[in-house]
Amino acid sequence: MTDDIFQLSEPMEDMLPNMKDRMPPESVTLNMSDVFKILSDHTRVKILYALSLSELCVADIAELAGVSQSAVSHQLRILRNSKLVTWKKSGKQVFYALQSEGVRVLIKKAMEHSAG
Amino acid sequence: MTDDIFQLSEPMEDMLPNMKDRMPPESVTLNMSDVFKILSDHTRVKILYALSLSELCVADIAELAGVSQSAVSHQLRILRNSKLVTWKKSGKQVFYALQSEGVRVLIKKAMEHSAG
DNA sequence: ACATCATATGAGCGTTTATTCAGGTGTGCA
DNA sequence: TGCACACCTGAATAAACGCTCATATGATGT
Repeated sequence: MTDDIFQLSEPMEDMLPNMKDRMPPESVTLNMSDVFKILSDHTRVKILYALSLSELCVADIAELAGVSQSAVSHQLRILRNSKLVTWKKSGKQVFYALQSEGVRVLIKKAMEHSAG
Repeated sequence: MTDDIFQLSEPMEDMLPNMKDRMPPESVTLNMSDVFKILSDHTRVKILYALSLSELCVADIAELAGVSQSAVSHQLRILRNSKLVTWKKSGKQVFYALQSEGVRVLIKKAMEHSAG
C-alpha cells in the first residue's frame, strides 16, 4: 500500500496496447459474467449450496432453501439450461445434483470470501 | 450415473433436519449472492479482469473494457462500495486496483469454467 | 378411469439495473 | 484568473429479473 507502485503510471501508459492483447475476447468475458449472473440470485445460491451437500428432490430443495415449490422450479429450470445442474427422474420425483466440480469450487470460494 | 444412488432417496428424507443444520445462515448466502451479483455484469467483469493485469487509471480502464468513461465510472463506484477495488488519487487521475486476492481467484476460476 | 402427489410452466406484476446524456467537482498549468 | 483535462454524479429510460397465482403435465395407486 505504498506510493511507489503508482510511479509506474506513466510507463504503464505505453503498455496499453500490450495489455489490450492480453484481454480475453468478448465471448469469454461474456461467458464469465453469464456464469456469475446465474450465481447472483439468493435463491439459486441456496439451491446450489444445498446440492453441494447432496443430490435432492425438488420438495427438499424448496424446504432447505426456504422458498415456494414454484419459485424453486423456476430457478431449477435456469440452472438446468445453464448446465450447472443435472437431473434425473425417479417415479414422481425429480432429483437434482451439481453437474460439475467447478460449480462447487465457485460456491466454496464465495463462501470463504463471505464468511471466512 | 447409475440408479443405485437414488435408492437412498427415502433414507435421505430422514436426513433433512440434519441437512437443514448444515445450511449456512441467510446472511451468509445473501453475502455470497451479493458478491456474485457484483461479478454478474459484463462491464464489471472486464474491468476486474483488466485490473487483474495491473492497476489502471479510469481512462485506461474504459479503453480496455471498451465502454464509455461515464459507464465505467458508474461501475467503479459499485466496485468501490462493495470493497472489491481500492483507488488512489494521483494528481488529476485516479488509479484503481483489486483489493483482495480472493477476487482474482474468483475471476480466474470463472475464466477456467468459461474458456476451458 | 379417477384422485392424488410431485413437478413444471405461463401470464402478470413490481422491482432492480445498466446505459446515455447533461452537467458538476476538482486538479494542474499558463 | 481562466481554461483544459480527468473523473464523478443525478435523472431518465429501457430492459431483465424473480416472485406469486393459477393451471398443466405426468406418474402412482386404488
